[in-house]
Amino acid sequence: MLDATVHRQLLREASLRVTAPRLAVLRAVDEHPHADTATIIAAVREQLAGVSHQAVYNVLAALTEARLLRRIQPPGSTARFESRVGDNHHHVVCRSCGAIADVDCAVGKAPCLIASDDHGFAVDEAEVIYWGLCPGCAAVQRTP
Amino acid sequence: MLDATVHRQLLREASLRVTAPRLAVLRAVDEHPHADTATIIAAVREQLAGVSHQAVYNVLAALTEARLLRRIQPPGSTARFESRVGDNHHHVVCRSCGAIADVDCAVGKAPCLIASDDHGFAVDEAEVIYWGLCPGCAAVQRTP
DNA sequence: AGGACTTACTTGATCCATTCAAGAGAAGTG
DNA sequence: CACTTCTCTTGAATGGATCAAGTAAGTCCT
Repeated sequence: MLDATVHRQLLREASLRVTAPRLAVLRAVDEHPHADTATIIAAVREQLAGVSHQAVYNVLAALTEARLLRRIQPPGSTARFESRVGDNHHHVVCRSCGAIADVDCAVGKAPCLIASDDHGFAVDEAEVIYWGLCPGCAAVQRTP
Repeated sequence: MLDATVHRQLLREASLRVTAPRLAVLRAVDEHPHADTATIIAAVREQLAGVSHQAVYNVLAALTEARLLRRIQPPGSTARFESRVGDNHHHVVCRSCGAIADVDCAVGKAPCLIASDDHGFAVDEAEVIYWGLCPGCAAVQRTP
């Protein structure tokens, strides 16, 4: 609610029409960082019943294209989205339950790492995924 | 062919039965680094016609579990596999055509990076994906 | 405000990588 | 060589994501 005007402004600045589904998606992703598509659809429908899943997919694609959202997809998981963009931060992912947390990038702007040999590729970003166990899953493994 | 005895030995050491489909998959992945599942299935069938796709999926899962193969899955792509394991190297991926190349890790053993704040996660690996354009796609973009 | 134009959403079907399930077949063991 | 267990084949099902066509809504301009 508080951010609705901010969200409108973000959409305008990206030359995107302001629609109820888009505002609902922006709010849902704000409130559920790193959520998968199914979770986002459910959260959107709590605000706005009857939104089609196709609309949510369209909106997520459009907002990702416009760099208002960032799409992350750890191997073995479905697509997830976050609204924190522009600071080139990274993620730590739990191998057991799939939980995701943000990790600040020490450099802050991409690419934060330089490849030892880039094979002639024009590299513009270095994405880092830290793999491990979240505190909860680590505790379960120690005392099974 | 040359490596068949090596492959047999690798399977034995992993307590896996030596079967024709498994040898064919190991060879196919050796010869097609970073190939997706469809490519691997085709390559396997060139050596051994009539292998079911299910068998290839089973073998890939078993060999990945046994750490004889490594599964990589850049967002937006289907699963890919490589036989280079154990040296914690990274990858550079072309945003345009999906081409993948290896990038040696300066450290060599995981985790090669330390998170600024790991949120209590027990991190055992830092996976790095360098994003950019391969030489071919970069050339096309400059002269469209 | 109202109309025209453009973009977005709904509905319903479809795709395709991957997985599930059950029975036939082959690898390893003594 | 026969037994046990794991692996492969066959065929179907799952589910995230996408495609297509028609309707609805946002934006611009007068």
